[in-house]
Amino acid sequence: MTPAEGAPRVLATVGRRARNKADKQERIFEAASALFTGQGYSAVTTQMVADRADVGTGTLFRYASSKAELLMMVMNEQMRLDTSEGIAAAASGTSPTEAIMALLAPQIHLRLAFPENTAVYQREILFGTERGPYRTEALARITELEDAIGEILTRFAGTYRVRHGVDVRGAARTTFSTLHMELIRVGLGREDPQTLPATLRSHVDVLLYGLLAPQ
Amino acid sequence: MTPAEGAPRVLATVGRRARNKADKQERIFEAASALFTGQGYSAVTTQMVADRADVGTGTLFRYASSKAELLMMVMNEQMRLDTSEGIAAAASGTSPTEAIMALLAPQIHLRLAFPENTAVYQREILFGTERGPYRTEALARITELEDAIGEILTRFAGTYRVRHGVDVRGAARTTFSTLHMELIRVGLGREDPQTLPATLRSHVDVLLYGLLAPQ
DNA sequence: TCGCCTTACGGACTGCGCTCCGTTTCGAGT
DNA sequence: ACTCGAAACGGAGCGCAGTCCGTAAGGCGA
Repeated sequence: MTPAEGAPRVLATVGRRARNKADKQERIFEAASALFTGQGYSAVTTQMVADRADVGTGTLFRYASSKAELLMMVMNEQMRLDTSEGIAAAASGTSPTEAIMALLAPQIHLRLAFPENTAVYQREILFGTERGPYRTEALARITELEDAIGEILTRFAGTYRVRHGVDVRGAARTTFSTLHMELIRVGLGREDPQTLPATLRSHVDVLLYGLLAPQ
Repeated sequence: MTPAEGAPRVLATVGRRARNKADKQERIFEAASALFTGQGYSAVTTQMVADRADVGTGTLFRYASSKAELLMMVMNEQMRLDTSEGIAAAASGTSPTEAIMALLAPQIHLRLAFPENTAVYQREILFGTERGPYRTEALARITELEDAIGEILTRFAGTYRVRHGVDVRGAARTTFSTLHMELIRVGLGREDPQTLPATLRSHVDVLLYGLLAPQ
């Protein structure tokens, strides 16, 4: 086939191979997304994903190195949205507690809709050992959130004066750990989702009081 | 065999069946303990445990409903010791921070010796779904520790006055969540074990300051 | 246009946790 | 001592995640 026959040059420069890969990547994402959200992580087998994406199992594991990575691929998409939304909302918070709650609120909402998948997501973030790209991205998102908490604390440091000898970065981690643990508790039915925002707020409140002595 | 032949009556009243069960139980415990501590959770297969305990795999799963339960069976033993040791030590703490550190210190030491097993233990405590007896016991130990933290806080409430509107039970949970997360970080090599006690102490310090305003 | 080399593919296969069910062992009642 | 029902046993077998390797397809130089 020559260029004169009207093949779009833009696509042609990419090459058939790359397009095939992108196609498969997209099919796999769609399949994993639909199945996980429709039936939940444990009810989905990698075979089902491969079949729906119309690829072999060998191929599937070339695009995601494990079933957990497959889930992360899907969840990261939402996490990305939630994170940027939260960071934007936090900018207009008028107190440290409000700002941090605004930051974390988006993380809560949609997570409660898919408790099982969220639990697995958290579990893999905490305990996963593989170095796949999707887990790496998830960890990056979390660091991003911790940094955002750190910035909020710094922003209010003038008004509230950070206590002497307190490590801001460590405090940010503690704050986030608390969200983690609370989400886990909810995800496993050990706590009522209704009370989660209030609980979290009170935890954040205590933490911040210990960190930023009000003038 | 008649009683006149000298069969110990005490054992005889138990019955062969019960004795066989107790024997197997002990063999399985020994096998699991030796293999897990010797090679680490992931390198051990249930088949290996069954072989070493000289029972069939079917039998093995009648004594522990999953591989994870098998690990918990072993780890609970140590957890039991650590917990009671910590509670005893906490009684003589002279400040809330000291008392809580004394309470949690035993949890740290031996855990660091077996990072992989500890990580799995924590993972199962947080995310396990089964209702087996060993997981139940692990959860009970944790509740025990949280309660102990709550008691420490209450004990010092007179000296330090608990801030108005603060939930002591919730604060105890936050404290413990922090230990959890720090142990996880260490277990996965994300934090230097050397710094763990100091890090934990500073976290506890911030938390307590937010909770107990000094007079 | 042809041939070669690299990269991608996919399904048979493996290893593992766990279950199912036919067999064995125990003990109570006679 | 014998019988019969119940409880414990154990290994063949299953489902699933993940791998291996022979096959197919795409790019590229001539």
